[in-house]
Amino acid sequence: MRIERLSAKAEDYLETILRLSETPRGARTGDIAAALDVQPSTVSAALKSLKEQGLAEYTPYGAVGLTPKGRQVAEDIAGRHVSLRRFFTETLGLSQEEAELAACGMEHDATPLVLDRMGLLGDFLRQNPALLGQWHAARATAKGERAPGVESGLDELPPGVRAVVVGIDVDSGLRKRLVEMGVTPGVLIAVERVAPLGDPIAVEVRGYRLSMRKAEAARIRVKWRPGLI
Amino acid sequence: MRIERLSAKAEDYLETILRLSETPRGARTGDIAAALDVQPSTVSAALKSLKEQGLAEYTPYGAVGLTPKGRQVAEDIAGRHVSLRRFFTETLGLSQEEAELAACGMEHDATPLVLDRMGLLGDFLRQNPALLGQWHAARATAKGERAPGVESGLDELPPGVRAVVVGIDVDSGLRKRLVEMGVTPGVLIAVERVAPLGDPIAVEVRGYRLSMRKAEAARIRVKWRPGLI
DNA sequence: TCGAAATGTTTGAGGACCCAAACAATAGCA
DNA sequence: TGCTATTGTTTGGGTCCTCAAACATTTCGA
Repeated sequence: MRIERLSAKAEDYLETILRLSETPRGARTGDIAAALDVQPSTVSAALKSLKEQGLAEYTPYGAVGLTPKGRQVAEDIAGRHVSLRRFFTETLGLSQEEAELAACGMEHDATPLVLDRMGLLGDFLRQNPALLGQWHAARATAKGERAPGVESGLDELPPGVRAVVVGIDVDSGLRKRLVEMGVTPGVLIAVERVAPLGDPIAVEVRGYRLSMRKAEAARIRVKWRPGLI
Repeated sequence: MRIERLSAKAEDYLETILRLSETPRGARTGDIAAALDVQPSTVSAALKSLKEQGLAEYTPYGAVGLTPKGRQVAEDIAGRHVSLRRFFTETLGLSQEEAELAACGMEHDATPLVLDRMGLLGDFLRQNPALLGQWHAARATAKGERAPGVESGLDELPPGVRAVVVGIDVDSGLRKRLVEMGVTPGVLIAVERVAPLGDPIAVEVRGYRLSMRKAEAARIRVKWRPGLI
């Protein structure tokens, strides 16, 4: 529907405004500037321009918001962003930071068809846990970074891959809770989902679903190899 | 090694110069302009700037070339471009046009790690033909575009996927050659590789490897379903 | 309530692109 | 060897994005 494509910068502003306007603080000039790593004066100019294009609502010194049209564009971009990041982390097994970095730039040019197929490929792999494990094992061994069979923290485990708990380095509190949930050496555990910012992490163990911080997950030592189901 | 990242535009100019300088005509201002869809005057300015940055060799009205530094950048970008396009066509099963469109924009922001993992994932799938067939079947049925079991031209078959020849609509010439090669209804056939521009297509049948034009491949009607090995 | 302090805007200026039109050089033909 | 057609460059102007510095407003503590 959008005849004239917006510039990547304009898309960045809209996406940032959308994200910030969901916080209690709202979208403020200074926060937008900090998020995009530009000066506040640049944001003022950008807001004026977005307003003229009918994309943002804005009164000087006042609140910044999006028009329905602006919100539509912003949600589209934000959607591409999460699709890419999800593919990079969950399917390609990259770190949150690396995924964020690449997604940030590629979101402006990824076509709907590309995003769609990436999603389908991820679903295809996840739908078969043994296959997913094989793939992650293959890519991990390819670069010799963290070969399967080697111990790591639960936080480093790709989502959907099952691993065996080998130990827990937690002093107290969490340890007790985990033991009550049945997280003891020998049981199978999997990361279900990692929040967009890498924290918290949704974990599945013995049919329980629990949520924990990344730092806590790092204390749970696991070992995995392909074919673990 | 490159401290200051070049702009996407500068990268586009370098990539185009590299590509054109491999043709007998060489890289000429007008051709660069046509390739990038800008006016020749814009190219003149760009060349002057690239020269100042030590990336291009250029004398007014003379030949355009790349310095070692410029060539290095251009080859890097060209490499990202083909990596992405290959992933989009061979792994995601997109058309050459769609892949080209997306690769063109995304090449500037795809990180080495992302490209590397995409390549590994493609290799992982291709290494098991049955798995590759399952994936392509899954994605084709997901959108109901070309469900497995349905007849199509050999040109539409994703590389690596085996299919059964059901017929050949060729008048003469090629038909005879194909029959001699053993391409008759009932035999298994696969596309091995598609050239970057979609033509020609390398085909594998009964251990033979043959090359044909896309238009010719379209005349070979095939039917495929997951699990065909 | 009445100033700082924090925050936001304007202004002026520059870089990176782009174009159209005027101008210059080259190539190829007579 | 000229002369024209093609090709390439310069010039002048515009947009978008950016900044620093000067200015305005709002917020908040005393």
